[in-house]
Amino acid sequence: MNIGEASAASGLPAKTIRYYEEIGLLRPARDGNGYRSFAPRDVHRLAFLARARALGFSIEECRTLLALYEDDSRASADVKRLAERHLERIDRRIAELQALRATLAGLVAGCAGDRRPDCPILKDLAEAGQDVGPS
Amino acid sequence: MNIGEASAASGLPAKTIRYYEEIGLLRPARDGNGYRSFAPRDVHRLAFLARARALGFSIEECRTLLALYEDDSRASADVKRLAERHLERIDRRIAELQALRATLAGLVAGCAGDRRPDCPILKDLAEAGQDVGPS
DNA sequence: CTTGACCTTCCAGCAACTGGAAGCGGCATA
DNA sequence: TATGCCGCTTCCAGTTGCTGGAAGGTCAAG
Repeated sequence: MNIGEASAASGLPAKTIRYYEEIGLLRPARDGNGYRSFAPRDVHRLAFLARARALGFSIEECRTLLALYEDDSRASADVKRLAERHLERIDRRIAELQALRATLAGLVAGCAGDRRPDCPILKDLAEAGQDVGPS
Repeated sequence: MNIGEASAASGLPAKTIRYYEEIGLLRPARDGNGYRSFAPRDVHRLAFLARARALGFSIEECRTLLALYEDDSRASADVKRLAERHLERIDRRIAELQALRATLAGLVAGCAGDRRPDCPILKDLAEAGQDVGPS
């Protein structure tokens, strides 16, 4: 199975697959012509990575998850801990974005949006003394 | 006013201020010794930028906002349009994160988190056929 | 005169790819 | 056999918005 097929099967762009190899997330064999040759196991790894990335895990977390996945003597507690920390990050990020959203929505609501120059949005940007919370 | 004072006054790291100058967001004068010399107007610009960045506007959007701010004949509609587009981006991002959060929370809840290897989180990563929505 | 806190420039690196150039491999067609 | 085209290869550069660090100049205090 060459990279094009592996790409179609995993949903990852060929460029991304080459990048993942470069950073050591997988090591596909090579054919005589130098083409990468993906075994089912490699494609499975790629699909695993695609899914973990889609859930927002970082590359390094994906590396750890993959190692845990392939370690039959893993403890599910290790996986859970990783996922919980990620969940907390997501929650913090959502809270930050909701705070931004609230501030911004208030400013937008107050802006006439016409041809005159008066604009509470610019006024706020220019004059606000405090920030909108941790970023 | 040198860069250290401008940094303290605006809340932006000196490194960031130098970077903003490099990409043309401001052009502080120079003293005879080569040190940057920040006029009140420059510090004001920096504070404006800090606030706009904290609200999540991109550097290019900040450049536009700054130009609008300093253009007395601006139309508030232009500012509002920019802010509304940003608001939509934030909303999309929040929705994405909430979808992730829901999926991940479900997986975490199902994981025993003990010393045994069985783990629904890894199982999902390995087997899920569909993704979690647009990213 | 030295110390230490500033300041300067420039180069490298972060995350996680993405785009593009230059050049093979392999198959079909003229 | 020549030609075309697609897919594969590597390598380099760029993205966003900084951040760290090296090497060195400046300035006020002791």
